[in-house]
Amino acid sequence: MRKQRHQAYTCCPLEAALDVMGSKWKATILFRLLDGTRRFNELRRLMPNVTQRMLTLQLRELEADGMILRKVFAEVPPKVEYSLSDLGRTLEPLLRELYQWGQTHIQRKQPEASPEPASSSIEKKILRSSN
Amino acid sequence: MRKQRHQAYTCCPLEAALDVMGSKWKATILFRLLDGTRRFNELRRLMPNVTQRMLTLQLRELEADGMILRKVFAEVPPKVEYSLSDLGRTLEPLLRELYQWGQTHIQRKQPEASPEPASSSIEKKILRSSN
DNA sequence: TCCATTGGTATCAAAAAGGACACTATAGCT
DNA sequence: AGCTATAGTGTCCTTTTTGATACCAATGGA
Repeated sequence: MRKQRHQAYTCCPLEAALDVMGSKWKATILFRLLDGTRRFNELRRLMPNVTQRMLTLQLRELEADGMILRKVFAEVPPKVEYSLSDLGRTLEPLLRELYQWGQTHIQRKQPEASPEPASSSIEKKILRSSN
Repeated sequence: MRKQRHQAYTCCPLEAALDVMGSKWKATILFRLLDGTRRFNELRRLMPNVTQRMLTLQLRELEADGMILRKVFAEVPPKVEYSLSDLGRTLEPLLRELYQWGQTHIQRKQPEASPEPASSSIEKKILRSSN
């Protein structure tokens, strides 16, 4: 997908749309940002399974595609705020429908004694601070 | 995505929905089937860039997820028809919106003398028969 | 002085996805 | 006898994605 896009042209509208928001992380990020501006680590806490690296990468791509805005504050410790761009905002109905569809049509598979994916200690530290 | 699903549970509706239709091939297959039943090689001709193997794999997953129906005719040469299931049909609005969004918001990047991805000779043979 | 915090990078390794290519059976046509 | 068409499968290999882990700077607080 990515590759296609950057390799010069996008043949199909479906592909184009999915390329921009059709992945787990991107859809989730955009969905979270529907509620408003978020800082980097806020997003991280909202998405416990994404690694810092992945989150960064996905945010960069979303920014490059013009879906989100990135505002850096010259402070210490650093502060960076992410928000939807106007273009990103146009995805709102689609994202909500997608969410709705998933909720309606997918029977929640119970974790049935699932062994908890086991995040690293660093991740755990971060997660603690989400109340 | 796939892995997540089959690893037991799906945490998030967005993820669940995307898992089922949020990939290049799956979305395209489903979109094509909106127009009606298609045979295997019809789909292939409609999607010149997918390999036979990929098409098979994606169709199998869609079937396993209950999004499409597969009807085998005991004939020679073989005949297999694919169509949307009732569940798959519920994706229609979503697919059309997705398509619409892509068409509206993504500026078509011109192939600008693109060197034609060069499909194998076998593929070319198949493609010839699409008028 | 040491630790925590923030928003990242860099590097290496593993896993998943995707593509190329060869091969199958059977009937009909030439 | 040889070719075509259909709907695949199997194997191997490459590309892409993802994950784990370590590291960074500067400041404030204990």
